[in-house]
Amino acid sequence: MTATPTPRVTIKDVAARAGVSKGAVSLAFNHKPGLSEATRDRIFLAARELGWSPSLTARTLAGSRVDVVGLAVCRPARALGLEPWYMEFVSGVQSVLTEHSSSLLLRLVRNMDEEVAVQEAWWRGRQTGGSILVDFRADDPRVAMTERLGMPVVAVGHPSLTGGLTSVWTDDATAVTEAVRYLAALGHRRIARVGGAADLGHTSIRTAAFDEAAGALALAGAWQVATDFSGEAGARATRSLLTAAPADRPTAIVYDNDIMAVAGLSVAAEMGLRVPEDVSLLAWDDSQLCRLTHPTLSAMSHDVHGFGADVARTLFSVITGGEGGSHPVPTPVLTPRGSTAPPR
Amino acid sequence: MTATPTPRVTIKDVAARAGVSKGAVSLAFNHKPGLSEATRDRIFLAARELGWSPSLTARTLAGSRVDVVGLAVCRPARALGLEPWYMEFVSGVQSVLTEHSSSLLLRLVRNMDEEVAVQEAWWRGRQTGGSILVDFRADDPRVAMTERLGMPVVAVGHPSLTGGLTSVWTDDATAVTEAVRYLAALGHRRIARVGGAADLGHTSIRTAAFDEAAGALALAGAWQVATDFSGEAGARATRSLLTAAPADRPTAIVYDNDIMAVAGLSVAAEMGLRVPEDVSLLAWDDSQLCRLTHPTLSAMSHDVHGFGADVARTLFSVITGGEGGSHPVPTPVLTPRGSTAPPR
DNA sequence: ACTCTTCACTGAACCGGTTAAGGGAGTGCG
DNA sequence: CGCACTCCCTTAACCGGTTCAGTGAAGAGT
Repeated sequence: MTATPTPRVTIKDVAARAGVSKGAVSLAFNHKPGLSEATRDRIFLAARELGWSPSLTARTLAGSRVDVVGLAVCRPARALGLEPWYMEFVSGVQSVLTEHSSSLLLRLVRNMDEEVAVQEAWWRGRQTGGSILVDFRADDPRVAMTERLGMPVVAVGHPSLTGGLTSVWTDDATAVTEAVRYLAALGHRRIARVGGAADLGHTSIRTAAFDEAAGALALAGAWQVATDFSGEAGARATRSLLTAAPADRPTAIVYDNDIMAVAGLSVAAEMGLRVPEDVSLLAWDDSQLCRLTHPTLSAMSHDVHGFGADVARTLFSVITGGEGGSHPVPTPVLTPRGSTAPPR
Repeated sequence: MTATPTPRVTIKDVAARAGVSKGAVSLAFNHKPGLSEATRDRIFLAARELGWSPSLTARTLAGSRVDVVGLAVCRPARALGLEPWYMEFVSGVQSVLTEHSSSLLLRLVRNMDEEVAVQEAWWRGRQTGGSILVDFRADDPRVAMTERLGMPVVAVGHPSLTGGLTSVWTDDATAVTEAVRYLAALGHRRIARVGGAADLGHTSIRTAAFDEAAGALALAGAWQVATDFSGEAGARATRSLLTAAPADRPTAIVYDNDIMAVAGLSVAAEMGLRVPEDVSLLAWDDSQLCRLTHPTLSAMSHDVHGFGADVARTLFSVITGGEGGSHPVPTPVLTPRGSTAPPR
């Protein structure tokens, strides 16, 4: 990238116009004491007239804060776009960043090594003042990286995965248990779960919780399948679960996100099974999608937007040296809609 | 945001360790001529040993390029996340940015004034080296802003909306015409369109094209409704279109995005209408959603990922002073699936 | 033997801010 | 009148790179 054709106006120009030194302008714009009201006004007037605002780059270099928060998201090559969850999450993060007039540096990476490299480069290069880390897996290399760099971060994930990092998490185990109990209470004895990517930490947590809940309730059948979170994978998993003989197949299926649940719904339709009469479906991550299908999808819903906002707020507190403040967000609550009912 | 606890390693440290001057290190890391192979190697070795990588901030300040591309997206307050289209678009943009090892600065703004302010601050503050501008409307203030600032941008939108800016666009008019002709060819004489936000430029273009196509084909009925692109709005619009007496209601509906089409599909189901026997549905922006419903949704499909990549490539060419190179991307093509058929 | 190039590298200015130390004017006080 | 103390503001160093004129040594040309 090359130079700009624009004659840039700098602090020097403002200082000259206001008849003061660069330092004075700096003081004024940082609302620091040591300037008379009159001078301050003169400086702001000059700045306004010249259309000047301080260069964040120079400001950053000069050693003050960095008003950018980093977020790297792992996606396989040529991703088909992000899931609704991410969108809502990002939107929540942004709502808080905006209040602090800082921005989000977003990067899609292909694997963990790349993410580590990117985060390190961002931090080393003072591109970001901190990062939000998502999608933790077992023995996540980012824990060590963060500690080595001394970089302020907030980890989105259960403390068992995020080591000593400040983290904000959803109590997936409890939510899974609640989902299974709910279905069991409706009378389901054969329940399946179409899970997310097996290498993700929260998937393992949900898998373990599902097993435990199934055991505790002495279900007659409990299946779990791992996928990649895509609609296609969800459809495939559903198809294979439902092709068994009626007496052997699950009467209820829990999905790890809403895209897969939607896919499952259409697979059921395509196989001539009625929802919820023949099979109950329960989604996760309640986005607007769940309310658009027919029947509407029951879901474990949570305030993803609020989650993102909470994470961003926590990051700011970490950056400003506040108390770490790891904490869970409210556990997803079951929102029954049209896709769940007692088995026939 | 406050200081970092990390002892930062700078170019000076690397220079000292390699026994050369700062300038030499700079030359090496920018692959500029004037250094012997031996020295170059020594410098890289030293850098590797110290774990140093150049500070982008300092590099930017020193007047070379800025490796960040800005994208501000207008969303109403507390957005429910972005549409699939944006996700795919962003993902395509990223794929190209990654090759140039630059990043995306993403910001959700609430209105046009805020976007203008953000873009200006980014550019003035040398936060970005250029921007991608989306969602053009008539008399868009960003055209003037861009020219005033001399900022490199690529506008996503038809040249009639983007003034003299370098732009990349989809030929919406032709696509709409094709969609209407297709439905007419199936035998539909009463066609409706559930459009997007009325203030968006491409919505107007589609609206005009729809009117024209309807007129040219002398359709018996042609309706158009504006929405906000949300599933809820799509459902509402569909409901009101389909409540008319069978002889007076549309037999085919075109939607401006896929979320609304999915919503429309479930409204039809809820009203006891069969798709495509009673009503044909045609979506826009073919994301994976369209393949997940039952029946699958016919769509005007388009390589959104590739579109994003194209836009990013064009931006790089603008930034490096290449020929503007405004151009259209391939017109969306009709992908017939299960939701369209001749009327009963 | 002497000048001319070329090559490899250094030194210093500079980018646009921040910040600590310092200086001059005005006031209070002995 | 002299001294200390504020209050405002300036000066200059610094952040971590880039860039360019310039230097010194080796090799080429005559």
